[in-house]
Amino acid sequence: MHELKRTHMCGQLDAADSGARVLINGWVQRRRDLGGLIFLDIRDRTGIVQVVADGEVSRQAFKTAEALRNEFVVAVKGNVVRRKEDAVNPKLKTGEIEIAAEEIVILSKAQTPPIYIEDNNNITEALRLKYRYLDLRRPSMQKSLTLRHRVTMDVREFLDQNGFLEIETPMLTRPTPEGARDYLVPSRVNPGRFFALPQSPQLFKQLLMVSGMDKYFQIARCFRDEDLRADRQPEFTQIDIEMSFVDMDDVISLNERLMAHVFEKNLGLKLSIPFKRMTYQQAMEQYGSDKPDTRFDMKLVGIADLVANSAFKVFSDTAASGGDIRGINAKGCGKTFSRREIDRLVEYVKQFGAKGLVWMVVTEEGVKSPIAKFLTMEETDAIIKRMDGQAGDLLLIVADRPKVVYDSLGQLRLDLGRRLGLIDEHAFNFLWVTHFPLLEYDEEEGRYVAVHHPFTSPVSEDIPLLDSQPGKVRANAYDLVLNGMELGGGSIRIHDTNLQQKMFEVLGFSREKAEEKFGFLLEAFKYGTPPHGGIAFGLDRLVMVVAGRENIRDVIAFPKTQNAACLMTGAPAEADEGQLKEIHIKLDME
RNA sequence: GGCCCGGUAGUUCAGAUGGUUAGAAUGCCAGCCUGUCACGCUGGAGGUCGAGGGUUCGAGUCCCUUCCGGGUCGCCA
Repeated sequence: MHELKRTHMCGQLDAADSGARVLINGWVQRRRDLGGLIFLDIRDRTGIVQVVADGEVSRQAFKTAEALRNEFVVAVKGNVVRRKEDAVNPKLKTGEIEIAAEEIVILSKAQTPPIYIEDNNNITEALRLKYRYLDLRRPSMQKSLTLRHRVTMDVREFLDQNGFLEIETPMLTRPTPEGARDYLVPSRVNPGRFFALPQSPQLFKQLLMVSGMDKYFQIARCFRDEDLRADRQPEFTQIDIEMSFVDMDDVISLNERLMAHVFEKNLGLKLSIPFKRMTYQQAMEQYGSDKPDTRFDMKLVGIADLVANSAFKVFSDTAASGGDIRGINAKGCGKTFSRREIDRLVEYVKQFGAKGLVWMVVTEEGVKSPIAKFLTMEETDAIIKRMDGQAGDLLLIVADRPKVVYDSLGQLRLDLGRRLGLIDEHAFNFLWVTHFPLLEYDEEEGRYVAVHHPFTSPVSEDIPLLDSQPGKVRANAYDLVLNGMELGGGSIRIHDTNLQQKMFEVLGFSREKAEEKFGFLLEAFKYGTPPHGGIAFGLDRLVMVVAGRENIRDVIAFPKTQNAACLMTGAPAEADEGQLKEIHIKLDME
């Protein structure tokens, strides 16, 4: 076996190597048997190179080549020869040369694999996940994971150079009362007690600031037992950052430079910094979303003031009851959309709670609309003017509670943007969304809950509102949005024990409950806490964007299905009765 | 928890209106072939139509239940 040490990687051979004696290792991608001559494509991580086995050159190599099948693992010894001009394969990086085999050794045989190893093989997701180790042999998946490695290394390098320490925090932590569902882990030595896997290292990184670590980061695995999406996995990786003695601008500027570093290194792109900023209020009013996709326009336009006294009851009633009335202008769609397509838009917004969608087609002669007869000429003209309506445009209006107006129009805007091809797929539109509300009222819980988390600091001039109008208090919180996707979010934290106590009060935690759940944090804050803040990025989402992938599973080596299961290992699985007994757990299944 | 799409050879798919022995491509196996590179040619094997139940003389096709995969709303401090 010592004679089989490889000298080169498959994909790295080229014309400059011609004449060299080489030994390569790899998998058989394909075998082309011409009878007295056999061609082999041998693949490794770096690419593919052609091997030719000719019985007149080496009887052994030829005989072995006859027995080879796809995905056999082989060692090939031979000479690199330049191909004749008409035999060059321009599709292959190594296409100018081939290896004339002198000796071929089968290192491992392979059954016919259930999936053929190539890109664009269009295999169903379930099979890919069951045979993930085969799926990962595909060049595009190897590229994804390589890129993920590069991005991770670049993040580490950048943060290290900027004085950050990478510090690990526990995986076995205390269950949290608020937020996403925890994955629970029973403790055998503490019967009846449970750890939770971390949803984020939030509390620990704040305690590291109390410890004087000053600048911390971690490439941290996080866990949330919630339903999955194309960009959401139950376990995922965050780039977690926390800094002392900083304000929002410091955190933002550091992270802009971090993003610029990553994009330049991996895409050769010079991002223009600083990124644009927008307040939460602006984002909601203009885009109907706290993560606006600013790659196209079609902004939401408020028209409540124009129709407050309209004869159209839906408008006047909504305005009177404190609701909002907004519209978007689908440019040119008045001409191109059939009545049926418009009806479909009306159905579309209903899933977001809208009771209806008013449409108006602007024409040279005026407007066509089911509600045209309820509007005065002045009202119609004012709406068209405000919404910049030209002949042929389709105006789409929702009147409802603000949340419903934002949700339905925001989603409709995205849907139209995609369908009308308004989105520049090559653009990278970064955007900071700032001044999120600190609290929002939860109907189910019957109390205010933290929008971000309970350690987020309020904007100082809003602190007096904490008692009187909690919903109006803005937070020192910021999200980084890229092309309509939330890449990361963070905040300046509360570093004052009294303010933190106050926050728990507003959230409806009794002093006892706050003490029980977060006593260690409140205690720690008593011993000298620096002002601090930070951010956490979804590494998976970042790599997704850099790799140009649409699904988070494509940048994770061993992802889970939508049911949070692993098709390869069969996890989660039932536990052995003995295991359950040891941790004092009895199942009560319905 | 809701809504939508899908499940048929190893794989990707086609199978109006229920009706002969369920097809194609590709892969696989065998034979032939010395310049192929999605090699070519000839032949062959290969099916629990996701599972269970029902309607029917007859179900891949219709109905019910259920499992699995994907998308999405709710959810995701």
